Amino acid sequence: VGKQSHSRKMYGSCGSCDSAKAVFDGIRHPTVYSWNHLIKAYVRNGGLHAARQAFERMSQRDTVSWTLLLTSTAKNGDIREAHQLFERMPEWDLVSWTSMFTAYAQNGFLEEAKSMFDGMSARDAPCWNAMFTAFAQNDSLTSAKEMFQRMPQWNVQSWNAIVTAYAQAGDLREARTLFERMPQKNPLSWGAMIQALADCGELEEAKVMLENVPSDDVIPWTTMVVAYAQKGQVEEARRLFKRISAPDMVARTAMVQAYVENSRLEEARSLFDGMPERNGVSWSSMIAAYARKGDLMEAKKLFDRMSSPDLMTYTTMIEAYAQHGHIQHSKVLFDRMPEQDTVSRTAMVVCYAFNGELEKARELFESIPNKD
RNA sequence: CUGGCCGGAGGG
Repeated sequence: VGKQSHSRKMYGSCGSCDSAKAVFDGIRHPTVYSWNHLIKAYVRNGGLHAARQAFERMSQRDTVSWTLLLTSTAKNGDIREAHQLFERMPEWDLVSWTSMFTAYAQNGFLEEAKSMFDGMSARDAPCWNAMFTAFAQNDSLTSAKEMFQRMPQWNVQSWNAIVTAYAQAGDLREARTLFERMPQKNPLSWGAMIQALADCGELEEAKVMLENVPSDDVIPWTTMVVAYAQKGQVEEARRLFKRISAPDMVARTAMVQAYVENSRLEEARSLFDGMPERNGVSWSSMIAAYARKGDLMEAKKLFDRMSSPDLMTYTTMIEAYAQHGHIQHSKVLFDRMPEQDTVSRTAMVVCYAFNGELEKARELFESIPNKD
């Protein structure tokens, strides 16, 4: 058992499910605690399915196990399954309630979220934060502000969240004021403020702050790379990117995008090729880049190299064919998709319509379950 | 730092 505590860090933090599992298998008497670590390792590496299997194999589960699975299921968009997990769990606590109503809010069910929140007998700062952030993200800055003022105690996250809420509503002045008045700051506070400035077009001020932040967090750097790229200032984006000591997948993908948006395909591609890890976002950015240029061959070559393209990458490729009049190819891919969503179906409807196949377009349209 | 709240990249 002493082995466990030595190995504990290994489970999730070294980025590999397999090694986490290897360590795990070496434990003679896994505890709930170590099982939860394993589940978390799977979740972190996108293996929700594996996480679910591990969950089912556990001899006993605690509230943490249930909540962990609930949250990751919800983040994967499966709110029904998340709700079932919530119903099935034997014990509820403040965290599991907060997780559940947050899941509702993030999946567009603000009413349900609010009614759960209202029904709670005890609430802590994260709970209040989750609720007012949900309002802010649904364009109800007023409600968010009221809740922020009403909540009995704040943590750093509360302040970060309210700063972001004001900035997203376009009130940079108030965001700045709140930022200055924050009782404490953490690296995310700076990140949030830099993002706020960038969103409101204050790139120079954002950059000054970036240069003076007491942390070398990659996220604000990525924010600025994106911001400059969007203004067409690729060179500045590239300079900032080069200064990131340990660019992660998101930062690299953002830089690939930056090159793409500014018609520098070769550089995008060579950065892409050198990436140690890629995800659907990286691939689809690169694929879309070739598609836009009209190089469907290269786009498809990349697409075929993916082990299991996600929804969005499929849709990107379908769109690519459609825009060049190859509806048949679009259709083949569409039918081959493991699952379709409203966006992909709508894209296909548009394909048919543009191709003059109005009956097919209509038929598909009628079959879409949730038209938004 | 075993689970919930805050800042960064892709599709109609």
